[in-house]
Amino acid sequence: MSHTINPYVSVDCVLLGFDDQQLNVLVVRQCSTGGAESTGSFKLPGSLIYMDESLDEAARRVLYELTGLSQVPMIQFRAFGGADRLENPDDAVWLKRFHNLEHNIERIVTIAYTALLRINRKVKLKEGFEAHWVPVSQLPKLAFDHNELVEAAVESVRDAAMLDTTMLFSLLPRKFTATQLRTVMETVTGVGYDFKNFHKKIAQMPYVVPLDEKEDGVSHRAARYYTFRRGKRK
Amino acid sequence: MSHTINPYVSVDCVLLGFDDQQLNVLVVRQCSTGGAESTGSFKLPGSLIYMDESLDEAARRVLYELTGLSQVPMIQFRAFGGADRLENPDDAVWLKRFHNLEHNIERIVTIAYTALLRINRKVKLKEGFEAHWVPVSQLPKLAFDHNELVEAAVESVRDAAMLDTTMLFSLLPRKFTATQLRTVMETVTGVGYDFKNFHKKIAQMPYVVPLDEKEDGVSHRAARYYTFRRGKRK
DNA sequence: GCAAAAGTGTTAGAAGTACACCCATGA
DNA sequence: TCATGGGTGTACTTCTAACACTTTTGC
Repeated sequence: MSHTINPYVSVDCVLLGFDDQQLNVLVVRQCSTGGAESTGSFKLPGSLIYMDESLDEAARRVLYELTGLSQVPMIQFRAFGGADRLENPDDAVWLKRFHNLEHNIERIVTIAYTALLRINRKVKLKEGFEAHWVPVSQLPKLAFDHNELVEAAVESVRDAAMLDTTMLFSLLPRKFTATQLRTVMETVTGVGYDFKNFHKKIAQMPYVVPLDEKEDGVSHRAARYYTFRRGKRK
Repeated sequence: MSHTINPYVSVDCVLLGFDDQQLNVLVVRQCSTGGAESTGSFKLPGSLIYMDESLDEAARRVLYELTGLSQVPMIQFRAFGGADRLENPDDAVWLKRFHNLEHNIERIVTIAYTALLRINRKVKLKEGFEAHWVPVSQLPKLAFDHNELVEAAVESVRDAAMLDTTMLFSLLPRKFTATQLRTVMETVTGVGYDFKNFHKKIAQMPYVVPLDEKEDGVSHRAARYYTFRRGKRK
């Protein structure tokens, strides 16, 4: 990498997934040089930007380098620029080491992105990194102001989903049941849908198409699978 | 001002107003040193940030220094960080002069804010600046990527207004008629309301209270005035 | 009186809510 | 056959949409 680093601006990614129960965030921790033990606090995946890349490119790079995923739409939702974001000395030290910088960094503005992923997606993690899906309701204290970022990301996704629910399908597997869809919507938007009327709702969504397949191996009536077909008149 | 300037990050403000017909943006142009003639292209009001202020503080500072207004809520809606934002040499030169910098700037990420103002508000403009309200539909080519910022701001306000219309009242005078309110809503959100059903809608908004006052000096039946009372249940 | 915009009431249809019952499956 | 969650139909309520006529005011 011969890119020049911009020591004032970073991007951070709030990667959200859904485990059939609740929203989860992907947090990472750099393994110690030895390789066995991980140290330090968890963080959101992120990076300083290069001088010759756009913010969107930097966000895509972070996602790609960490997970190998490249075609995921990422949404920039807010910039965080408090003058005190590096007040914890550990965080400043980490930044300097991670990017092999010569000078101390006194101030960083970060541009926060979010992306919605299928949690069971096979992701090949960057070497030397420990990554976990953690329920947003049980987040430990993260580095920098990253807890605040997660909170803002969830809120932003919620607002966006109110205007257009179609983005939520990227949280679900390709085949999903009505209940799974309902749970996702309720969890993200916070509004409760009547279980019994939900099928009518689905029937009115041209982009949700019923399959002939059904669940298997459940100890009750098998649920029908649906799938999401984009372009079927939004 | 003994503040140190951060030469990589700026804020820009898309100040929107409504003139009973359409949305307008406040654009500025620095007067030439002589004072009489203005030169160069129009820009959005903005500034590099100081090392010891937050992004929100910088945005408030820009608004205050330009207009003297201080209690206006400003909403950060997007960061713009293309690597080519300074490709026009004039823009780079302007930046350097405006901030009395010694070195050339190669790259700037800007955090864009928007605020909704009453257009007829008395604003005392910063000296040495020429400022105009220009309809968003008739914007000239602005410096940097500022045309893009305006477009994104309008879209962002539109989305926000879909979820919560109360923000739109800051575009209206303290006393307004039903038609004025309807025009604002229709212009910003793009949805058309039936003129005849609109009064029912208003009656259901607890925060819109009818006054006993009416229009004066119009050559048709005088319209009733309403006012906005925040806190009357959302 | 005329033009121009404000204001009001009714009704049909669509969308949303509540609820009671039947169905399929594994244990 | 029982427990568990999936699925459907129907009646009721609430929201939305379409529409025509009367009122006030300046000229």
